[in-house]
Amino acid sequence: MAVTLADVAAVCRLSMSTVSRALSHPERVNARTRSRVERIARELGYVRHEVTRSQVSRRTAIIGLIVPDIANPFFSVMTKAVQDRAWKKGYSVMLADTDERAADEPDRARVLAEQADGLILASPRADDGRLREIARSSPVAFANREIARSSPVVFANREVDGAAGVVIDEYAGMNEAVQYLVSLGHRSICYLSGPGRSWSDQRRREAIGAACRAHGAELTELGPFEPQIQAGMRAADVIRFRGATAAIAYDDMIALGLIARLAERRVKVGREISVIGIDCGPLSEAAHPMLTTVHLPGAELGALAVDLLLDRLDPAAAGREPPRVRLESRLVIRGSTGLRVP
Amino acid sequence: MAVTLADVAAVCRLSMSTVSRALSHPERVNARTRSRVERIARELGYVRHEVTRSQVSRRTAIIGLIVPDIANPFFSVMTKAVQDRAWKKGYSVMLADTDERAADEPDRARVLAEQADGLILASPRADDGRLREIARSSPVAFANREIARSSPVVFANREVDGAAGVVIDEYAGMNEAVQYLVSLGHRSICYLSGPGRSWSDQRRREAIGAACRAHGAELTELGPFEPQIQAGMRAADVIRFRGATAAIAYDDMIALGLIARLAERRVKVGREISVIGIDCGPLSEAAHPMLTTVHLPGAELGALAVDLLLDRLDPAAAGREPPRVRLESRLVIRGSTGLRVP
DNA sequence: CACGATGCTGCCAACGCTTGCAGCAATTGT
DNA sequence: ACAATTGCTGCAAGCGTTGGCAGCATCGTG
Repeated sequence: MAVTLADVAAVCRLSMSTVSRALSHPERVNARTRSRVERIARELGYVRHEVTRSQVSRRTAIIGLIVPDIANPFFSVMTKAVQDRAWKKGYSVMLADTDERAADEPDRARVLAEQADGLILASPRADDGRLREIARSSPVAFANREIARSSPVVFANREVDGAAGVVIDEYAGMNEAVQYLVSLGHRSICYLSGPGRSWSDQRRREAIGAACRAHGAELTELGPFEPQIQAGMRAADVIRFRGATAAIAYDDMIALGLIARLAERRVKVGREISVIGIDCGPLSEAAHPMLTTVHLPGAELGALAVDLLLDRLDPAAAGREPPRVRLESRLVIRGSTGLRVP
Repeated sequence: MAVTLADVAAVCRLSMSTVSRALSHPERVNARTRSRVERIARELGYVRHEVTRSQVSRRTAIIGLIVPDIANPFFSVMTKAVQDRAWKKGYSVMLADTDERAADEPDRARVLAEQADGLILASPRADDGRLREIARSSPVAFANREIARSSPVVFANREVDGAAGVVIDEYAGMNEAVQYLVSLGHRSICYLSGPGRSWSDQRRREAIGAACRAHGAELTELGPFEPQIQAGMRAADVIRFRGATAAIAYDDMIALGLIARLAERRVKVGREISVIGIDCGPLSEAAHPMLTTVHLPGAELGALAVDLLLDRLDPAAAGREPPRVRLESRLVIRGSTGLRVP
């Protein structure tokens, strides 16, 4: 057995209450008592049993984060930011990776919710109905009492009716990208789409479609592709028969695979064909030529999701409207795009 | 307030013990009772309060994972494996990212240990002394009782005396790499070293040194470099004045930055200079030419660390010697290496 | 028919800490 | 000098589950 509060109290010849207060609300006990308690606690090697504390106080200081694939740089960058912000605010992060299986999300959410004070769902793949269910988890009534044990949920990179969330507005970035391509002379653009279950893919597709119509470019679509380098390579083999002179990929992974394979085929990226990716962290610089990309503020997304969640955790937030925040994206021009050669 | 066991018991007209057993040890109650309890619990929307359960049972079913940088693909791949294995065994993962700050490791370990049943420290940067301290956390004695509240620790990618761990034996892989370069005619090899605090860097350096002596190649060292693409780019500017015809980088990030910058400088990688990386996940294929790399089984490392940890969690493991496991590395030959041109 | 075995269920203490309330002394104001 | 206030500490009731022990039918066996 470990040293408990009772042990410390016994040695101090004080009641447990006082010891507990000395350790948790130092301002509520005499300064001398406090330092004596602190010293003895230290000498005995007392460490508070956090689990018990959580049980009594109804909070674990844990936030749960669910991502589709932590190995995807976009999510690992975001996770890093979540973790960092949470740590600074005194919270720990429990991580769940669904490996892109939408069906697992409710399960994972349920399990995390049992121990976390709140949940962040990043780019969830499940449908709106299921997500809404997760968001207001089991509001059953019983014996005239409201049922509470529901963890607040914040969605990142996904809009769900009536739920709190942070999203990245990709519209502007995509529009910039298309406009830039058109200004370079490209008239036929190919979108390499991401997994159908991705809400972002829908948005990107819409945004590109609208931009192409606005700027008078023709749009073709290829896909869906998994957000992985291998998939991008496969895309390279298909794209050349489409007559497009420029491609926008669902994400940098696909774009990277694409230009690697094109380079292998001796196609000069940035000259014979222009490629634009969509940001997943610092990877866009790994290629040669370096990837022109629509930068997504993944780190800010994560940090903000934490802020929103902690805000909701405050009981004062109970009544308030779930907050929605929108971040901006922007085009970063590098070497993988260039003037259309006739 | 939420529905508690007591509520369910009241509706069932049974004692809490019976309800508890019906839900947790179904075989210990009458089949009819059990299904009645299950039905009513479901109807009332009862969900067991895991925190209380943990408090009583002394286990949280959480394992803590500490990594230096989750945005580094090596760790995100490993984390994914840890998470996956843990989930399959009924555990959740709490993640801490120290952002390469060795000094933070003890703090993070302490906090995680308060809520986790055990800890995995991946490539910790702190020194052996501190790590040993973490591993046997505070064995103070008091009033004739042993102090237990110490979470078992497993180290991944680091050997610590007397502690359990999984490491990757990079010796063979590095030797293969050097041997291969020599067989291609290279006699002067440059090692781009990683951060000095990295234990792996020491091992890799030693391994390469030994291999160079064994195969009669001359070794120069450049560095230290942070494991990031940017750092690799900087390396490119330095390496060309060193007369080496081949380089081995501390990791793929550095290698990727290196060859991207070299390509920019119109140096033909794989012909004028050969580059070998050390695996961080699937990135080695992102470059053109694709990176020859020493493959490190990061996913296996993670899964195995979980297995070891869960093993140690079994009280039967109390006496046993802390297990040590060693995984193999191997060279994967791709396009970034080639015959030396005179 | 009696007796032990067996199968279920209930009682109750325990887990370690927090916190509202009350008690008590010292301090302050009048 | 007395009441009111202030500052500190102790008491005890929880928090929601679990599990050892005991009680009580029911069953099978000699």
